[in-house]
Amino acid sequence: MPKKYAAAQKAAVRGSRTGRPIMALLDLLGRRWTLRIIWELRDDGPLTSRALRTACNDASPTVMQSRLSELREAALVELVAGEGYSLTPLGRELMESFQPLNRFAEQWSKQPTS
Amino acid sequence: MPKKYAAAQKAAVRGSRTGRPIMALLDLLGRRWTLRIIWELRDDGPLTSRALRTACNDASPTVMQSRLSELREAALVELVAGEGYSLTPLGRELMESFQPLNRFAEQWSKQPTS
DNA sequence: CCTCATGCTACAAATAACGTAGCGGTACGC
DNA sequence: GCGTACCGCTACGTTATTTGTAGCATGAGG
Repeated sequence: MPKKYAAAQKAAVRGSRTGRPIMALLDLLGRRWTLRIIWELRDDGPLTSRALRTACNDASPTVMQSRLSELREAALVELVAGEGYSLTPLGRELMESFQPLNRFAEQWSKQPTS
Repeated sequence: MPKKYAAAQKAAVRGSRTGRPIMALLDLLGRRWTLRIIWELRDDGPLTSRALRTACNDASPTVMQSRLSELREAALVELVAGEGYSLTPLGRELMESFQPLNRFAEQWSKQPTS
């Protein structure tokens, strides 16, 4: 049985096997808590891993550490000794890309529910 | 055992229990294949569910249908009879919010791999 | 030494995603 | 009618991921 998912999701996050980096990015960001983590780090300065867990609905430390490792690997998040986790300059640029999302969420929530 | 995750991820996608619609949106978009689906529908006109599955690395029909249902519920995607799935005007606005992401992915992929 | 907080890990149980197969429905050509 | 071939969608058993709880080693400050 081919492990398509495992191969696509676990390996080559940064890889552009398809030649389209956006796929790798979408892959990374599509994992649970990833978007939320980046969002929580948006402007609240460095957060300790535990504070981050609390901010993310008390997500389990297992996934949290997985995501943080992946995000560090991706150079979007860094752990500043004695400070906590924070976005790297690159991660902050990603946040900028998300800026329109907040505005969209507002108008989206006001939409009639189907 | 409290089902924090199930309660947070499954129910109230549109709900603003926290008063922050962005959380509901991040929740929805943080599920597997969701970002990818929206991306694949970006400009390729309507896609049949099977074509969409093919475009998404042959994701299993089970999750695909789940995601499509959620996205339809969220009024981001619609099924046009005889045509296929496509983004709603609202979904297209979301795509616009993602526009900077593509540019970011390009520069991100060129980053030194830690 | 004791307490507290940090980053991080172990492990079993619960949940979600997977792959395969197949359903009912609607066209087609024959 | 009958056979094919699509469509959207579902069942079901297997696999992978997430969850919740507990705990580790380390360091700071009493």
